[in-house]
This record gives sequence, C-alpha cells and structure tokens, in this order.
Amino acid sequence: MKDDVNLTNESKIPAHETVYRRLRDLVLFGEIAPGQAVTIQGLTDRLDAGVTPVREAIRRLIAEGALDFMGNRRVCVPYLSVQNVNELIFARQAIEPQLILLATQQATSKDLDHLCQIDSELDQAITIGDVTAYLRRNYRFHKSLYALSKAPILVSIADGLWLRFGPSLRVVCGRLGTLNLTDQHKETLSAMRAGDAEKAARAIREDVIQGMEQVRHVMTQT
Amino acid sequence: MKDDVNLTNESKIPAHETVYRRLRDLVLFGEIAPGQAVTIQGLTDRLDAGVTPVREAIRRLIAEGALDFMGNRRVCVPYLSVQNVNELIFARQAIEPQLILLATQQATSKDLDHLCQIDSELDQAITIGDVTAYLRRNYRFHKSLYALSKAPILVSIADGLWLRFGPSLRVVCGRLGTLNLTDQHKETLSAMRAGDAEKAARAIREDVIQGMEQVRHVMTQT
DNA sequence: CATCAAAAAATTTGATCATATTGTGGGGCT
DNA sequence: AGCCCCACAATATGATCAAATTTTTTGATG
Repeated sequence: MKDDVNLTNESKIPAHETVYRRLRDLVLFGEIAPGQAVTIQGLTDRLDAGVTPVREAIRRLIAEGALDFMGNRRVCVPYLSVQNVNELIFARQAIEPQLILLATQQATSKDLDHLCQIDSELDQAITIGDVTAYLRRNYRFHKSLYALSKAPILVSIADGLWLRFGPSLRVVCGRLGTLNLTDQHKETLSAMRAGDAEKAARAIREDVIQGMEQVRHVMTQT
Repeated sequence: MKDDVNLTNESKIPAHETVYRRLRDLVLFGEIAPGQAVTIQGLTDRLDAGVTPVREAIRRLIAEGALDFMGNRRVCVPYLSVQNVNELIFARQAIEPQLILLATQQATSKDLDHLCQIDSELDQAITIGDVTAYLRRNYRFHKSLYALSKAPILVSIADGLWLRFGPSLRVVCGRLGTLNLTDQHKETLSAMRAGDAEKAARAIREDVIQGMEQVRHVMTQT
C-alpha cells in the first residue's frame, strides 16, 4: 500500500477480486493458451499486483477448472482431450437449453432489446474479423441471456463450462477464421420474442452443437 | 512451522489442501449448518491451522458454491431456496444418469464388488440410525460410482452439486430420521452387473428424485 | 560427447505484521 | 426516552519475510 492516494478511487472491490477477473479473462479469451504455464511471480509482474491476491485468484480458478494443478506444483491452462470435449458437449446440451427455457419466461421486451444490441455488435466483430472482440461479445451475449433465467446455480455451472472450452475457442478461430461462423442467435431471439420457449431452446442447442463441433474438429486434428 | 517433527511424515500434501478437505467435509456433511457464519479466525482455532491456508480453503469453497460470500465480508453456508432446490433437481437428473451410463461401460466386476461393499456398510449405518455415517457412506457410494465413468468434468460438476445440497441432507435426516430412507442402490448395481446401462441410469434417476424430493419437502415447510 | 551429481536459482508455501473496513456499544444531544 | 455520532473491538486484506521444495544449471567423470 504505497502511493494509492485515492484519486478516482473506487476501492470498493478488493484486489484479489480484480486480479481474479483479469486472470479469468486472460484464460477465458485465450490470451493464455492451453498448455501454457502460469506462475505466481509471472502474474504479479504481468498484472502488477501483490503475491497474496494473485495466489488466491489462481486457486479460485483451479477450483473452477479453468486452471490445472499439475502434480508437482506447476499450474497451467489445461488442454482438452477428445473425452473432455465430449463431456463438454453433453453438459452444455443438458444445461444451456434449460436456461433458455427459464429465460424466455422471465425476459422483458427491454431485456431482449439489449440482447439484440449485443448481438449486432457481435456481428460487427465478425465482419471486421476481430477475433478478440468476437470472443468477448459472444461470451457476453450468452452470459446476459442466461442471467435472465434467474437460476444462479445453473448459470454458475454454465459459466464453469465456458471457462473450460474458452481457451480452445481462440485456437479454433485462429485455425478456421471468423468467416464461417454461423450462429443461431437471431433465431433464438425471435423465438423468445414470440414466447416460444421450446423453439428458443432448440435454437440454442443448435448453436451449442455447431460451436462445439468446430472445437471437436480442431481438437481431433492434433 | 513449529513442532512438526516428521514422525510418521506424509508431508507430501500441503497445509491448504488438508484444511480445504477438512472444511469441505464440515460443510458437506452438515457439521456447519446452513446460515451459520464462517470466520477465518474461527477456523484457525477449530482446525488449528495458520491463517493463510484457511483463507485459501475458504475462497476455494466459495468458488465451488459451498460457501456464500455475503455482500459485506461475511461468509456463511448458504440456505437453499425453493428455486435452488429445483435447479439442483434438474441438474442432478441431467448429469448423474449420464455418469452411470458411462460407468456401466467401464466398470469391472471388481469395481462392482467394491461398490457392493460400500453399500452394505451404508445399510448398516441406516439400521443403526447413525446419521453421520449414513451421510458419509452415501456420498462415498455415489462418488465411487461416478468415478468409474472416467469423465472428470462431469464428475466435478456432480461433486459441486453435492456440495450445495449436502448441508441440507443432514437437516432432512434430523427432521425425518433415517428409517424411511429407501435407496435404489441395489437395483443400480444389479443392472450394472447385467450390463444394462439404461436400466442402471433409470435407477439412479429414481434415487436422485427420491432424495431431492425429501429435501424439497423439508425446505418448503419452512 | 553423454550422463549423472551437486550447487544455484527460482518458485511456492505459510507465518507474521501493519492497515483498512465493518459492526457494536456507550455517551451526549434534542 | 429516543436517536445519532464517535470510539473501540473484531475481522478481513494485503505486503513482507523465512523456510522448503523444485527446476535448472554447472561441472566432473566415464
């Protein structure tokens, strides 16, 4: 605590929390690639934070499956095995359509407008070919959508899944580009607007399958 | 590091890990009841450990949903709302039968013998009326069963769910006793032995539903 | 030139201490 | 008497340091 003289201070949020979020983003959006090692000191340098907050953030992410604690004491972003990809496909198909079902029942017209907004920003990122923006906005779209379900436990499960396949999405985009990305977001939203929960759920299931099949495809190549 | 003079030393496992496991058990088996506060100092006293490992264990359990971080900075074992119970029922039904399906394909006859052994110990606990032993062995049965699936991600999800409804199971037993506990474990095991994965999955689904309905029943009373 | 052992460097781990924040109880004011 | 404000206690947070452990480098030998 040296020279932090409360200028535009919003010191409501503790350091370990902000470190957690930054590290989380680094992993989620593939800025730390699968297989890459993560050290405490490396992070204190990179994020300019103390040792204690970094340590806690790392442990938290290990607990969530975003990082892997190798036997000795080396930590890294996990590779996905084919088996892992299959598990993720199953889990996402099991959880996320249900979230849409619940979300459709709760969503207000204003909520849907907001989602539409995010989705158009997403499209923009795709046409420009900005992979980072695409990943961030795609995540934001799904996250905002699921938040409408008011089902915190299921949302946290879905979040945990994203944390696991997130790093691979960048690899996929790097391999396949952003051009052949076709999402089912429009269909989902229009079905939600029409109040057709089942149809919206099916659309998201399609979206999930498409996305994960690409992951599987790239993964099995190696 | 005072007087730990390496007697029967198995100091392979770090302190934060053992603290984590002990605290985890405390929560999982209802020895810290829902709503009860958890403080760092309280735990350092109770578990006779340093501050640093305790802090990390708490954060890890918060990340897993086993503990709840109230807005200010108070941590406690969460109550389950009716909504939460519904989410847990859905998630368990979605995940656990799939684990059985996979487990059935992988299980050797020796594995099944071992499970049978655990199950009979479980029965013993029920007839004696030992709630603590029942909770521990019931968890052990399911955990061992799911481990056979060789599906680490799905297992970790299921584990996370148990961590959430575990504390309430003791409340249920305290309210309803152990006498009217009827499990589907025998059916599950015999179906697995016969190689009938579908039937085994259905049996576990029954087991899940029965258990969770009791939780829901007790929860909605309050 | 390869291999293995020992030393050196880097890293994690856990304790201790200073600081900040929050909750609580007592005293003064209206 | 009721309410508010301030001081005090309890608690969490984060930096720093010492000890332990692991990885890497170095150097000697076959």
